[in-house]
Amino acid sequence: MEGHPMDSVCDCSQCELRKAFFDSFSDEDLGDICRNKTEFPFFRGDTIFSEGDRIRYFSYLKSGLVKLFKTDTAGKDQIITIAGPYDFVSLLGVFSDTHHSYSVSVLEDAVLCCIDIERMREIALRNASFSMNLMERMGAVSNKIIREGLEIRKRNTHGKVAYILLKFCKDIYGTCIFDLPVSRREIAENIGMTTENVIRTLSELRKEKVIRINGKEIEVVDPVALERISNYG
Amino acid sequence: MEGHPMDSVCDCSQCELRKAFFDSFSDEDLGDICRNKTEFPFFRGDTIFSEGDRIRYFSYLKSGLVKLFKTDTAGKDQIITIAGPYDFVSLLGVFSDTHHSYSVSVLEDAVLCCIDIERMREIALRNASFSMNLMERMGAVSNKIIREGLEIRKRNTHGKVAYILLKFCKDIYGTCIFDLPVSRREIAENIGMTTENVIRTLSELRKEKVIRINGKEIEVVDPVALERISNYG
DNA sequence: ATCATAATATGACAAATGTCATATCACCAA
DNA sequence: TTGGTGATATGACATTTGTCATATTATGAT
Repeated sequence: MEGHPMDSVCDCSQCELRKAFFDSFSDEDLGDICRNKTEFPFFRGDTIFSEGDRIRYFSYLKSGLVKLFKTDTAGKDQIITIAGPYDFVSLLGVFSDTHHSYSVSVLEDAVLCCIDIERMREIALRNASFSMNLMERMGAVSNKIIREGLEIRKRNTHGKVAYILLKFCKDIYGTCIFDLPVSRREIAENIGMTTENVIRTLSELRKEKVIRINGKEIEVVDPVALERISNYG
Repeated sequence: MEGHPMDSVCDCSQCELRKAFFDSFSDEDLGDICRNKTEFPFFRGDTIFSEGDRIRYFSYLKSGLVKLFKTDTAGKDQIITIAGPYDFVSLLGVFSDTHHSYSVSVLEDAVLCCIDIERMREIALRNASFSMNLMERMGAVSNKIIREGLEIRKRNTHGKVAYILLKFCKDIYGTCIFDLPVSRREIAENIGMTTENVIRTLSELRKEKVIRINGKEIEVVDPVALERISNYG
């Protein structure tokens, strides 16, 4: 963990994520968490933690965009998923594992809310409804990753690229024009194809006038066609 | 749910799975669960539940082998994972979703231990350590599915087939000779390739004397070579 | 500014994979 | 038994995808 605590941290009672995560908290527990949490700002390119690091915090993303990834013995990265606000950075192993099984680094400047893992465990162990709440929320994140993996697995290269472009449009930015937060190589690492074929497929989509490309800027000109390509290759 | 309750059900205090799942139970809760669980026997080919069915039970596999899968609009199946004893059949959505998002059917005769979902929720809501225990156990199953998906995604066809054969060897049967519980088509549905290429790859592995094939029976003659193919294509 | 490095882009080619056709075999139901 | 259906198997071929080479552009460090 490289960041430094922020000077101004939010009052948890106002936290927009409170309802999502901590609705089942008593005022006592909320105060306890609030006094003992730390908000860390991170910047594009920062590593939040690396595969193999000891797990110290339970953490979730308040803002920004990160990638979760694994690095193989040959040094090649494989991106598990790209996560945004409301997503946990701590996945399900957080209470059972002692060390992280994946790395997280920052794609867009981010603020991470971190709670000491032991304190979190204590609270979860005496507040069953919070524990259930947590299980549901973390389950949703895990299920999203599983579903995404299945969607990617069943598509050919065109479908894969279309699928991830639509994810940026619909899930991440909510608009048809956006700056890609990742390189073509990272897209390749995410969907399991080569960098060259990602570039080639993007070029083809451009030639077919489905998208417009200007460096990192992508505009989805024909979302219907892109959906069709995503669904039928 | 098509099965019929079994005549003889195990006394939960003796359940070999008790330690794994219900270690945090008080005797009271254990008795409660024990009286209210139902064990269902299922047979090869049975459907345990289908995508879209209402979730009625929290359930886990005591014995046997099942496949979890989704069916797309064209009627094509995609296998999420093959699960054995100690695996949950209920994945993480079980407490937050109302309907199943995948189907489960039986590959090898199985016994399912089912607990009414509402009763399970009640107990989890008043027993935080059970709730945590459950989160850890379900998290482990989800993580396994995610990991498996990543391993499959990064391999070419030879690597994929080698990977799944090694899964049968090491994880499922613990022996180098086994009867495949699935068809070539189901392998294809699991690892995202065509049936023909699964058959072809198996034939090639046979010609290279890495495996021996006799119908459904597979013998891994050269596990080291198979590992190499799994890791390096 | 300048250099080095990485990212983007494209072509040519090889290799892998999917599609289609066909054949045999196993198995189940009538 | 017979007939039908699905599973396994293989070849031929087309298409897709990966690999390698090369060029240009962007980016960051000094």
